[in-house]
Amino acid sequence: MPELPEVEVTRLSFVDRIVGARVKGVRVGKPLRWPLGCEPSSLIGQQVRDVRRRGKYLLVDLEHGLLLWHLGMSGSLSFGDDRSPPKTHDHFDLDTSHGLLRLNDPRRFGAVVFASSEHSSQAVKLLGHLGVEPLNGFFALEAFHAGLRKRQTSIKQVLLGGELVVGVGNIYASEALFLAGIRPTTRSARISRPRAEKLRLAVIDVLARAVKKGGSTLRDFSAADGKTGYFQLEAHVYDRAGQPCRDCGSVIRRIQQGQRSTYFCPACQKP
DNA sequence: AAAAGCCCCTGGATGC
DNA sequence: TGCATCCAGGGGCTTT
Repeated sequence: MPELPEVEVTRLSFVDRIVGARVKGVRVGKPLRWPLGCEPSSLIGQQVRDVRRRGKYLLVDLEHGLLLWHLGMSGSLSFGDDRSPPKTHDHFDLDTSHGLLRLNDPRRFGAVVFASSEHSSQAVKLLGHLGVEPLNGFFALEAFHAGLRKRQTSIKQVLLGGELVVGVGNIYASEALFLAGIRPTTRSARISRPRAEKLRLAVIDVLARAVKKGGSTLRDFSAADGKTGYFQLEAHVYDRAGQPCRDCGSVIRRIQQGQRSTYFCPACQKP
C-alpha cells in the first residue's frame, strides 16, 4: 500500500487532531516487524508534540523520544474516538486524550519503534541511509544525476532503493518512469543529464499529484480519517498489463525486476 | 562496495 | 466446495 503519498496523506489526516494530546495507554498486539523497543507504560503521560514524515516513516514526536511508524506493505492507521475492541489485524494502539491511534496491518511487515532521539542508534539504523525528500525543495538535479551515474543497476531499482530520493515505491516508480519516457530497465549510469532532469521533475510531479488525490487505493488503503485515495484512476502503466497505453495505444507490458513487478509502455519509454 | 536474493506474513484472485 | 498456486503497495539482512 503505502508509498510517500499514502504516508503523507495519512499524516495530514490526523496530525492536527493529535498534536497536544497526552498518551493514556498503549496496547501491543501480535508481533510486528520489530519490537517496540521500550516499556509501553513509559510512554504514558507524554505529550504528542508533532507528527512528521521521513521517507515512508511517520515520526510521532513525544516529550521524551519519538515513535517511528512504518506501514509496511499492508498497514494503515486510524485515529478517532472509536475505542471498540481491536479487530483481527489491529496490532498496535496508542490511546491519547484526543483519540485512539491504531495500526491495522494484516501482513505485519509494518512496525512501531521507539527511539530516544533522532540521533539514537535505533533511529539512525532505520533513517540514516535514506536519500533526500522529493517534495521539500532539496531534491536537486546535480546530486541526483551524480548518484545515478554511480549505479550499475537499472533505473527502476535505483528509484526503489531510496538512497538517492525517498518515498518512491513500486507504483510511483513505474509511473514516474512513464512520465519521463524512460524504460525501467535502462542502466542508471547511462541516464543523461537532460533525462535525469525529466525524471526528477516526473518524480516530484507524480508524488505531489498523488498526495492531492489522497494517494492510491488499490485494495484497502485509507488515511487515518477513513478516506480512500483516487490516484490509481490516473495511473498510466501500473497494474495495466495488457491494456492499451493511454497516450499511444501500445500494449502495456509487465516484467519482473528484483522480485517486483514493473509496468511500462514499450513505445513511449525509450531505453 | 555494491548488487542481487531472501525473507518476514496474510489474504484475495485464479485455476483445476 | 476444496485445494494449490500466484500475486501483492516494503525493506533490512545475508550472500555474492
